[in-house]
Amino acid sequence: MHPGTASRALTGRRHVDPLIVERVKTAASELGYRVDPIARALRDSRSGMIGMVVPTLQNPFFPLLVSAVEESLAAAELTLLLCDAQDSVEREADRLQALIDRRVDGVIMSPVDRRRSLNAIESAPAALRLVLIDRVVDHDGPLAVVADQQQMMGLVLDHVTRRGASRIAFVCPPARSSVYADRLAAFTQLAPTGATRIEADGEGFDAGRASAAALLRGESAPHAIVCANDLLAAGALAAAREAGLACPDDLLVTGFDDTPIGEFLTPPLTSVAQPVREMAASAARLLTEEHASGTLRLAHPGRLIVRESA
Amino acid sequence: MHPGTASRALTGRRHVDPLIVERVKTAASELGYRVDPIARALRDSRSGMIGMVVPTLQNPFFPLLVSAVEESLAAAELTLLLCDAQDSVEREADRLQALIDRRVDGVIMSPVDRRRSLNAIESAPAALRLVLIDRVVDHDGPLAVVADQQQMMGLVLDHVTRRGASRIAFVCPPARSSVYADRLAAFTQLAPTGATRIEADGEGFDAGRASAAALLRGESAPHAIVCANDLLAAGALAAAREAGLACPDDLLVTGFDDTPIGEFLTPPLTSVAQPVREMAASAARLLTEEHASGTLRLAHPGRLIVRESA
DNA sequence: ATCGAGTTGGCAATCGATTGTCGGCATGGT
DNA sequence: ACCATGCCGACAATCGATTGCCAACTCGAT
Repeated sequence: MHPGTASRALTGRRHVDPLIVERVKTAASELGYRVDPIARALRDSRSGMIGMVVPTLQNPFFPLLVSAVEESLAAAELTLLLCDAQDSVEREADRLQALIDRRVDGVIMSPVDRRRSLNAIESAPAALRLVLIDRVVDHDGPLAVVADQQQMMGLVLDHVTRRGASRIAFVCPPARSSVYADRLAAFTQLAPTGATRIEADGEGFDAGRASAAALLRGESAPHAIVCANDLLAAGALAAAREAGLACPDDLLVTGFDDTPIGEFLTPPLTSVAQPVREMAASAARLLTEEHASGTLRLAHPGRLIVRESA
Repeated sequence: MHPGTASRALTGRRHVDPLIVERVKTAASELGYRVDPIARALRDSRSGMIGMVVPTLQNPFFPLLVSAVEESLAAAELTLLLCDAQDSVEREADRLQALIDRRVDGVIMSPVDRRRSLNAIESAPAALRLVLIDRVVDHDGPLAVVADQQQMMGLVLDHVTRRGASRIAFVCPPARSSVYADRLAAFTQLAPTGATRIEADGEGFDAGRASAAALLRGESAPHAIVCANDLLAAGALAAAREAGLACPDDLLVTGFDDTPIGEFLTPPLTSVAQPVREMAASAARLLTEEHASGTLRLAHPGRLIVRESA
């Protein structure tokens, strides 16, 4: 039996005698034959795998996003190959290159830094199907699927304003990543006069606590503290408690991303859920289908999840 | 220039005229040549990649473990290929097979279910280098690197006993995964008489809250609630608060795994840190070095992280 | 009966890196 | 001057799946 014939029998890309097809299929399943994806990848320069690079899995938002992406890709029979950049642009570049070398059919990436991640992206071959997700770079080249930060910030500000807050503060990490830059811009544009902004020294719990403590120490303490992510908000809640303030009675606190930790906090955190399923579905579609233009930025709206903290 | 000669010049596995070596290296870097890992994998049946399958990234313990593993592997110039089984044995089997097909040089896996994950593992080729990490299956075949659950439970019980708790309760999910089975066995063996155990209906926040609420409703409420993971403990803290009990004054609560959420809780959670770095290092070593026996189970000790909840 | 059209099996090349083996050339010794 | 040794470039095969092309075969029609 010639391998070429067997291949045709299995793939059915050309007509083969039904008897032979039957024999080949039987033999294949008896011998436990599986096509070798490596050999196929070598020949066809395609692997059936999509690579994904996330800034860090320590931020509980990204596991959420990864799950959604995995689900969307499974529908297209694509396997996800996940890499964690551990918040380092060097590691990010390294991982991206490793994925390209492995002949992934496309890459979904959430860049660590809106500027310093640009290098890695631009040194990728032009033919690479690359979709940025959630976070983007300061450049219009690559396809991108993001959340509508402006709309999401609007939801938060509407909510806290309706709850009577007039002095509103925004705690935001240094805007190295595009989501923080966009949230800051949205806040600046949408917040009422008298709103304050403070740059946190990091994007974690401790940074949130320190920033909120500083805000609450001032003479005209805010009525509401809007935090650029849930970890910062967790810190803000801790700072409020330490300052003897009760949420939501004395102070409103909100987060961003609606990660699972929001539920565990005291009080449970009001947050804006990012449209992870929609973003994941769009990203998968952009990778799968032909897309007309090389440049495109899709923005999906988020949803406000109201819990007790605001 | 013959490709064979170029290959020898670059790898240096046989003597080549230094002049030619120089020319080849110059040309290679000018053209941006990179060896094709696919072609190499096809020929050598090795890929320089290690696969990892985790039960779920939604449990914040696993991102912790993944980071540690990635770090250990980087030292051996191995790339990590991560898969999330999303708590399903079917998906787990599927991912494991995909990794094997991709010619990974080894697999590090934390099985979803101590019994039902056995199939997938046994249907892997005998030649596959496979190391179980943290969780294991009910079978002595594969190499495994785990935490010493007995020792860790000892740390917790010592601590709460010393803090004056005599009625101790243990909240544990159904023992489908080996860590929970081991923790339950350790508790049963080490806890003082009069200790109670309650099987939670799941392994998350809600299950912990419901179980703790049930315990606190009883007439002889426990002085300490030991939870089999941090999410359950988060639920227990919520239940205590709802019952009007203050931790640690009225009730001690402890968790397991020392995940980042412990810090955010009110009060911050006392937990047992798993030896993730040690486990990751051992797993990498077992994959890299020749190991004498095919059967081996390494257990590393954990550390108690005392915060305010106990 | 013969020719043409259409079907189908098989051959060989391809994707790249690697390596056993061969042959050619040079050098040194007798 | 001739032979032996050794150094090194080049050839070809290999890993598997796939596919363009050729050849052989069948069947129908004239």
